Amino acid sequence: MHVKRGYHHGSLKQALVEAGVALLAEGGPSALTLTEAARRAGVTPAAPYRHFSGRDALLAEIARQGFESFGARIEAAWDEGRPDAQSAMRAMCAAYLAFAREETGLYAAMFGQAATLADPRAGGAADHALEILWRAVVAWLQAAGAPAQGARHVALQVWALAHGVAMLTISGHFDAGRTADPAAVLDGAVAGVMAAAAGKGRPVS
Amino acid sequence: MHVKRGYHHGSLKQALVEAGVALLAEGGPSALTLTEAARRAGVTPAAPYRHFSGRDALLAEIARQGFESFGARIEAAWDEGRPDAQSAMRAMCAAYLAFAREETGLYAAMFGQAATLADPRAGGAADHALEILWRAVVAWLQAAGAPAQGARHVALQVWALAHGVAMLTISGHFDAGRTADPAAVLDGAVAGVMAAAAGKGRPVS
DNA sequence: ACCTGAACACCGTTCAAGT
DNA sequence: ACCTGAACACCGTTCAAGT
Repeated sequence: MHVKRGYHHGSLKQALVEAGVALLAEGGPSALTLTEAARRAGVTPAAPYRHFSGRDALLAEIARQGFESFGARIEAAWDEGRPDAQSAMRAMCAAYLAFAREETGLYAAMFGQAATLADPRAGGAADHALEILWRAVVAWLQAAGAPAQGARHVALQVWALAHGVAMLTISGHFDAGRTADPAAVLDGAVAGVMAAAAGKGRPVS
Repeated sequence: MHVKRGYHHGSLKQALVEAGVALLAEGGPSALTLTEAARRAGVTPAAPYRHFSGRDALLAEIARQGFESFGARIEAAWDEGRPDAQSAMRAMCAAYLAFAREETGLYAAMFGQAATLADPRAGGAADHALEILWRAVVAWLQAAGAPAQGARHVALQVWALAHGVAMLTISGHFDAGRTADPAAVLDGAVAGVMAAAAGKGRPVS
């Protein structure tokens, strides 16, 4: 195994990304330090600059890969609308929150301001994740016999909802005395938004 | 005016807070540095430690004051439900987004993880802001002739929605190609959530 | 081509010392 | 009681130099 995988034998870039993800998981965004990532990869603090233009570039690459695995996860949860659009939507929302809670630091880094600005490719990966959400909304509306017109707008509403719940949970604003179950808040609100979009009455009971 | 107001004549604590707010406005959370705040207040880097236990404590005090002015602003926009609950709710949502967009750095600091953990008083100020939202939801439901039961849950939904739209706008995820009007997304979603909570049909057209 | 060594500016924090 | 001066560890970044 020491053929071409020694930390600084051709894979330093990815080694830095993985070290960075671990740092985010351990101590949040402020713990992501270029120097410490280099230390964990077994190189000096100057070495990363051969692969990244700076700290923000590393963060952007981490965000890009984060959006990829995030997109894959919610896509799997949606499972092409099986067994039915409403259950699949609930499963996707649950997967969304689960990702944010399991990979707190990574999620925060993905949605921090710096990431998408530093590298357009990170924005592209985010676009792809949003598109999965959009397809789910379209399928939901079709299953409800409603016109899929305006689905993009509804997808943004669902996204804002999921992101808001995720961020308030992460930042601790949902725990401090307010003892609300984040998943229940999200479920209820998504049901309301979707019902309104479908032009139906009360949310699915 | 040089009686007791010289920067380091009894008001250093508030001077540091104000310098910090300015730094947040100019360069975001990462620009909020204890050293630079001290420099602007005309004291050495060690001076702040007589008033704050560290950087996070300054951030928490800034967040606390931020939640106070934030709460005052959305309360004024709600204006006790005048001229009617629906318009007042829309005005409150608009004020919410306006605050987040005008005081981007401050808003991000208020909802960052560190702030509320470092000082429970910041959490208390956040509670007060949420309570205004809650009262608005209750009034909205009453005006719609619906039972106000479960209003707390609905208030959390509206909060998550507003926060999600605000954060996605701030982080640039709503601009990158997605050209969505944040206010329109929020308005539509809130209308949907409220209509569902009131047990009504389509959202207010 | 990729990495080291040394250096600089900057920040958070501590502590002894001043007034 | 409140602040300065000096110090330490740490980080981002640059650059000349090694292999």
